Amino acid sequence: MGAPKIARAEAIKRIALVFRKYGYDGTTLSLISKTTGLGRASLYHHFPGGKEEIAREVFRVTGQQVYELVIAPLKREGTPKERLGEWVKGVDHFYAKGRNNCLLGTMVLSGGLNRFPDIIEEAFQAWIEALTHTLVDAGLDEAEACERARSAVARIQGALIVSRGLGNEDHFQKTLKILPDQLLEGFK
Amino acid sequence: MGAPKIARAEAIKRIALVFRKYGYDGTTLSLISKTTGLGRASLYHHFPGGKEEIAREVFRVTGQQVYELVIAPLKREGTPKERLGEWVKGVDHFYAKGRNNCLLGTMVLSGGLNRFPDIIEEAFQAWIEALTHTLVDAGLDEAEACERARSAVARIQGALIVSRGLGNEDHFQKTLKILPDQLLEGFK
DNA sequence: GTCTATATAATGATAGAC
DNA sequence: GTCTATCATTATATAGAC
Repeated sequence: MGAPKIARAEAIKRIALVFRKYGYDGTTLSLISKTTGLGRASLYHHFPGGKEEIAREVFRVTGQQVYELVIAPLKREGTPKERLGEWVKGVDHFYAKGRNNCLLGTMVLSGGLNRFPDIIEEAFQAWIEALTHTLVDAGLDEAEACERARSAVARIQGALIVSRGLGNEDHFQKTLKILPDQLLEGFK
Repeated sequence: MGAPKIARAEAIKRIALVFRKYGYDGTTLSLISKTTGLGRASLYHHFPGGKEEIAREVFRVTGQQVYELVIAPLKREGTPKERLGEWVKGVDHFYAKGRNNCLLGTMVLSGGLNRFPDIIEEAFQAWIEALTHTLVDAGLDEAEACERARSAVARIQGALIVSRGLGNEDHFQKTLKILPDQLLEGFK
């Protein structure tokens, strides 16, 4: 009795999508149970810390996904322009062409910021710093690169919200398309 | 027995700040009760429709505030540059220099989008259209004006999220400062 | 128009059988 | 490792006294 119903990694990936769609407060253990196929009680076997521990695991696994799709392309070989091109592809894929929310943005506005402020701040910083480094390689000075990097991250967050509010992802797509050129403007 | 404890308009304004801080799912009737000083039961006297009716009133009153502070300045007399200057002041005031969240953005990511999709979409559209009109007056063609307007609204949404995630409002302030020139770039 | 008291459902969480 | 059963708490909402 009691064969594993789902691999832990697969469970966390599914749960992550629930958090991104419904926010921290909106993600109930019942929803998590439904998504994973595990009974509410079984969830406490895998995650004794309950909802908070589940959320921390979601941050961890999502952070890995983001690293592979969004951070790593910025640190690979190639010109800054080439690296930003791969970065855009990773961003587009991670957000499913604008249909999926950002875990960070959603957490910020749905009850997660109070509980995980350090995790959220560090995740934003990691993304901004990787972008900044690429822009410095392109010839921008540190301050200007950092400012443009923050702006790019913010524009993606905002584009996701506006696209969601307007009911279509066109604005997200347009924003993503022009971002590399705008980031490198004057330094191409 | 039963003298009014708080004016309806004042109550709704306070409740609006609760929704903007805690999101739709995070705003409980207990929180609303605490903010207004009204018992939970009394809230159903003023708002028989419960939490959903309260949220609709919050949308309505906040929409009025936004109209006065953010939309109206775009429709007043003056050059486009002057109007955008007043617009920035209104935006800065409405978001309390970046310390207060946007009701729309927060609702989108905290459970409100499913319940009030039309209200949210129309509110975004109203803001975008007013900005678009000002940019058309500055000489931009309709399509480019609309695109820049959407981008400006998205950048404000994103700047609020990133500022909140990083724990300070500097990015919001910088974003707001450069927005008018960027909106009019090439048409000053 | 306020309040106390209550109804009902859902929440996060635990105990213990298998 | 899963499940059923249950717990205490909180949620939205209602009834009726004053």
